[in-house]
Amino acid sequence: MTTAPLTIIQTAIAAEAAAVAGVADVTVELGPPARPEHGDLATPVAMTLAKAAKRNPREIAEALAERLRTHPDLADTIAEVEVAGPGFLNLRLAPAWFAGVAGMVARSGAEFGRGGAEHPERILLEFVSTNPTGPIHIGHARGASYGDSVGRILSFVGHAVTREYYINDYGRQMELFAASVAARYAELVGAEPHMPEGGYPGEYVADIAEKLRAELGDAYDGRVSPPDAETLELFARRGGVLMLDVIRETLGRFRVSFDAFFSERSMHEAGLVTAGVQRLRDSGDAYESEGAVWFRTSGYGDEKDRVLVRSDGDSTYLAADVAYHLDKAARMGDRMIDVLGADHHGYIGRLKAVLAAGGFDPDRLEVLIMQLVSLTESGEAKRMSKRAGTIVLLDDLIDDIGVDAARFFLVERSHDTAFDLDLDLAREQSQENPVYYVQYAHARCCSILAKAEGEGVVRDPSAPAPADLDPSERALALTLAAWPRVVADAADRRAPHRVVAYLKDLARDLHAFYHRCRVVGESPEVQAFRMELTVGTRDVVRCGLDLIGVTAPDRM
RNA sequence: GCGCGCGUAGCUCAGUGGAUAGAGCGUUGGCCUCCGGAGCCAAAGGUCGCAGGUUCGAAUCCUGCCGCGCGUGCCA
Repeated sequence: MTTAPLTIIQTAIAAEAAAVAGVADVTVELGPPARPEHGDLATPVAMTLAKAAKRNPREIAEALAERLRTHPDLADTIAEVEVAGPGFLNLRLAPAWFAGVAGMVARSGAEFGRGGAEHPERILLEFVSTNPTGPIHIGHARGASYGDSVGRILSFVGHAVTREYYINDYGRQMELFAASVAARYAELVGAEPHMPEGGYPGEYVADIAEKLRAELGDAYDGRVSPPDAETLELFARRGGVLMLDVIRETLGRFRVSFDAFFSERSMHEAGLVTAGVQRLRDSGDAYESEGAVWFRTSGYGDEKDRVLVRSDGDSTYLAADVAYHLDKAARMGDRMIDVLGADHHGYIGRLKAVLAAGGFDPDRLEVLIMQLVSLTESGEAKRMSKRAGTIVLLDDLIDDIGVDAARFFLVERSHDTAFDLDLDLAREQSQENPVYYVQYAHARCCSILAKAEGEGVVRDPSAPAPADLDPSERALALTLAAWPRVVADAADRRAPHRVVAYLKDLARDLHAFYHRCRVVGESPEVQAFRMELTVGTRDVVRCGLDLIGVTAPDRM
């Protein structure tokens, strides 16, 4: 990995602060101050240490400032140190530092910030996991873009991530789906359709029926009105596969990828669900009562016990989740993450109970709950109902606003907050979408560099730093320098929206820089410095956009 | 009722102990002889739901209350 330019300063301050205050392990908060006249960087470390050192914060700050001014390793880095307010330390950095950052970022390119995880882990990441009874809709799309982005970010900072899709291809909903397909099949062959109560009304069901008919020939024409058990079984199995193909196609279009698909049905057929329940019974974590088998989740902090096998002998979805999570736990590496919808948050306790009962540390399961996305259109909440068929499909959203805008919007907000996506805004004002703002910064860099190439400008990363820097150059370089920390933080917090926020900041700095500073045609060292700044910005924007699955066009 | 999440600018939302709380959209006013105006600069707009507490310092942590969402099935 590349050493973050800020880390060097941070480490030096930490060492000096420890010496001044006589405290062992000092953590130093170091970041841009609220106001530009307070310099390039600021830290409240002296105030933090005041209590432990039992000294006046300003006194600590003064002593620390003096040591930093005379620090042999920081001579080319820190130009000025001042103590301000109740004990803030404000730093003004030297031109050489800015030149160093620009050169380093430009050299590292898309590798800048990679591998910054402090403790790399093997992580099993499960997301989307919708049952194959219908196409992906807007509700799934948030989890898809979020999970995929988290996966990309975790990998980027150095974790070994396996992405898995749990196919809920078994149970009541699949039976309903199979019966719905059979009804459409019947229509297709001119027989009386038997649409079940609560069946799936969507047109896509007819598409599946058509594909099935093409596969099966006329062998089942007489067996769908009403369908017999064997037909339903086949339709559930094959129909599920065909439906999953459709889902995978949409996900591919949405630039979401998986390493593995894990079928619930295959688990049932291999006897793993029964075995999982038995394992819990053997360990005393499950018991029989009122004709049903119960999982003693209350022993692990859940509010009540849950049924695994109903009194009619059918196993519940929880039984499958037990088997699946025991399977996952055995191969998870260091950690597993489940990305689930808001309506599943009641499961957290149950899933952790599964791990605990299986002898695993429940803290190694992290459940991330996606809050709802609602759509507004014409200033009103768009009512979506599965039954009424008014669900907005991901494919339709992509056709409407494009993959880039859809992915950008869906991860722009924190996953744990419900938000409104205004369709009119996304549609009519797509020209002023924040995604274009960021992409334009990339295109603008490319444009500058194309101009430079046309003028025969040769890059010179080792050119001396310009003596005077424009405020916009300082701001841009400081933002670039912060990237490794931002992306590592986004990974730790599973927070792709922090990458988005960063990209908007970086784009703003680039646009401001563009308007104040020409690159091509300036004096040699100014031109050389700004060339590196431009190259670095282009690469970091492209890298950041890629982490959320958004393209970075050279021209727009 | 209980559990979890959320109340921050007109709207959508950042900000998980630091200085005078930010961005986008919307509103108002400026800026194209230029490496692309999909841009820039400026202005207006706030009891950070309410009330206490913790401390040098609270939008942030704790307690209570109010409001919204979700959950609380031998449904998936």
